[in-house]
Amino acid sequence: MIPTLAITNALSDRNRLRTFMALLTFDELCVCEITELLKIKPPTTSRHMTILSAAGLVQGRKEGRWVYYRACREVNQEDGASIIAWIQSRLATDPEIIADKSRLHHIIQATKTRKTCTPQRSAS
Amino acid sequence: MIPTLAITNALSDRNRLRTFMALLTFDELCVCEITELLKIKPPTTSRHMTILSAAGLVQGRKEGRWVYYRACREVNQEDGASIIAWIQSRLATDPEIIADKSRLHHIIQATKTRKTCTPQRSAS
DNA sequence: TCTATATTTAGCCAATCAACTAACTATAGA
DNA sequence: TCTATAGTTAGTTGATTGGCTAAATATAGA
Repeated sequence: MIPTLAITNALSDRNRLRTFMALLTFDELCVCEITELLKIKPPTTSRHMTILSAAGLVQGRKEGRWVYYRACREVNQEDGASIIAWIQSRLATDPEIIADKSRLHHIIQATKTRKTCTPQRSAS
Repeated sequence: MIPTLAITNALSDRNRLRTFMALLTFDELCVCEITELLKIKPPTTSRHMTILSAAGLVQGRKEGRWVYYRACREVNQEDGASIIAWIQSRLATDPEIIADKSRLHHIIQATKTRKTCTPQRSAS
């Protein structure tokens, strides 16, 4: 039961839900991009990612000074039932999520221009 | 986004998750039965049910002094994706949920014997 | 080696929350 | 009408949590 609670808990905060949705849309995001998206301070972002990671919802990798996170798409699928499918079906058309997606395009462009934290990336 | 957060929030408490699972198994339960299952005081049960109800996960009906709750099975289904299916696929075999189910059979029998809060009821 | 930068860890704070008790409201029965 | 019972509301308490700042750690570059 604890693992299920860890997931529901992780997804019961507005910023963490926005982060997870962003990661379902974009292949991979850097902590600094998530920080800029959410408009919070880096330590807070770090803490949120720790919670999502501990719940098995995301996975991070370090590259130099930068840490990039991806959504884990398989582990949350049980017998065809998926919390990801449920979340996306509910939030894909949410105004705030759509705005986030738009802003992230610009954030990503900006990081490319500055030539910082520029891993291979793609968006669906 | 608020309605989704209301659901994830509602399901991020252990006792509320147990309650929801119990209601997915048994057609309808009385507040006093849920209270006995969770081994908490009635005011706490009342508050939990208010949260689940506000999230649209359960629905209550009053009959005399007694309040009975049912799980809402349709409203949480979006384009075939269902949080109910996800929850059940993860928790159907959880030891604590199984123990709850067993205890509830006895609790229901006991309420029948005492001839209190005895609505029509069935279990899957 | 020193400086700059990104992220994490530690600690603090205000807000929130699950538990409780006490009181209240609603209902049933004598 | 009074008493008993079930559930809700109000208030309190200790624990938890999301935000922050400061400090620590890791990495890159000069």
